[in-house]
Amino acid sequence: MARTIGSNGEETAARIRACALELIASQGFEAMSMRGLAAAVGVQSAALYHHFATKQALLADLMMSHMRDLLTAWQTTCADHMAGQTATASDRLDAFARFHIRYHISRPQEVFIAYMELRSLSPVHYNAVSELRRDYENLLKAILQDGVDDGSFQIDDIHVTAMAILAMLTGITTWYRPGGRLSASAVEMQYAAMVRRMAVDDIGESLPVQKQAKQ
Amino acid sequence: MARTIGSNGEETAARIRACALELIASQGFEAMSMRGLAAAVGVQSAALYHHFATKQALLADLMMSHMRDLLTAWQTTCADHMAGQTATASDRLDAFARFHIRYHISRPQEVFIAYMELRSLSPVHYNAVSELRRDYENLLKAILQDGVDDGSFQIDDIHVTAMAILAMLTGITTWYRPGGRLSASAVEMQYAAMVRRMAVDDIGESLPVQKQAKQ
DNA sequence: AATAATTTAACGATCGATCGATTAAATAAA
DNA sequence: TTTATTTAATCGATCGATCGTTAAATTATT
Repeated sequence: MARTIGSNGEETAARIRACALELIASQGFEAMSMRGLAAAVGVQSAALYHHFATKQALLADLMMSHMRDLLTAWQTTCADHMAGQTATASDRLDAFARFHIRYHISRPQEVFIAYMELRSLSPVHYNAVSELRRDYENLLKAILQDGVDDGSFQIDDIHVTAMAILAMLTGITTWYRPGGRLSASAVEMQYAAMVRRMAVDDIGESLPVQKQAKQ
Repeated sequence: MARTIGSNGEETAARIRACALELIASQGFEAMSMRGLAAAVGVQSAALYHHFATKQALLADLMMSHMRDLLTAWQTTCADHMAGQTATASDRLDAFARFHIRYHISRPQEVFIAYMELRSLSPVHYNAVSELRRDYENLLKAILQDGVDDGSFQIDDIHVTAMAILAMLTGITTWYRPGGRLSASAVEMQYAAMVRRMAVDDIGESLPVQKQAKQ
């Protein structure tokens, strides 16, 4: 047998990607063998090389796709939520946090791999992925900077705060499981509130009168 | 040659641990070969098996040691800082955050491995490490709970907040490098401040007079 | 007939682990 | 003080298994 009825190249490639996501997320990239992947897909290991040149190319494809999808999804969210109007820094931070949480919760495997398997990438692929990652981090930093500039955020260091927020939010994937004690929307709400607390000092924000009266 | 002059078993085992930490942290456990480790140590690969039964046992040893050291270090810090006296929840949270940051910054490799290679552990070792990790998490949860009970903390969910704090703090190791733009103490200060913000709502804490006057 | 997709079979390399031999140091016996 | 014995540690060599990858043959689709 060579070509199974009702299957084509794109479909097989998609199945390879899906199975690779599952295996890499659970075992790690190095621990996943091409034979094991082929078995999960339901083909011989040699067939994998018709769709991906090397194991490394497969990982790079998965990670680059994820980063591009992430950036595209944020652009789409931006276009949808605040078409035309210019939102406040606080609203944009809230939107970013909620987007990040939702995206991470809905695609735990891709996210997990993107953060765990950076070291398994060759230098060339590592740089390519890092660039997209930096683009994403800069989206958050720009929001934080705007909030600092207009006085709505009280932040010591933009970079530190951005790293802290991203680590906090991305860490959700290490414990959150669908069907658990907390719903996804409940998690989203709580984390979004914590992110807001990290950027906004409520003294100057919600009690401006009392603060002025104090002086 | 059998036993090199001036060396003994414990010293070699310590060198194996040190080199393994370095290699696993940079390449990952699966990517590290026993031959590569032996070459780094300066012995033959067979010699490794005199000190550690299997590659898996070596990883388990490193991770269990790290978790035990972490718990011991916190106990020591507690005993030193607040001997006899009962500190407030806010002070204890601050102490915990600063301790966690300092410990993570000073031992980046151990920490990185402890959080990244959990999936490389066999079920038995995984459960053992997870238990110690849960003990550590519970230390933070107890502090948060105390703060909630006495009204000094405004927290929605203890578990969520604890996970968020730990992910945020542990994430420091992904970007902090000694000799960089920020000193370790500067990082410690900023993160400690963010942790405080996550637990304490400054409205009710620092402006009690104004709050009462408002009603 | 041409092309795309997959198979079978196998390559060289490397993996974790083990074997028996060898040697240094510690201990006991003479 | 010398000799014999034991224990700990390391070595060189190698085991069978598995790794990523490839070549050539085969089958299905267009």
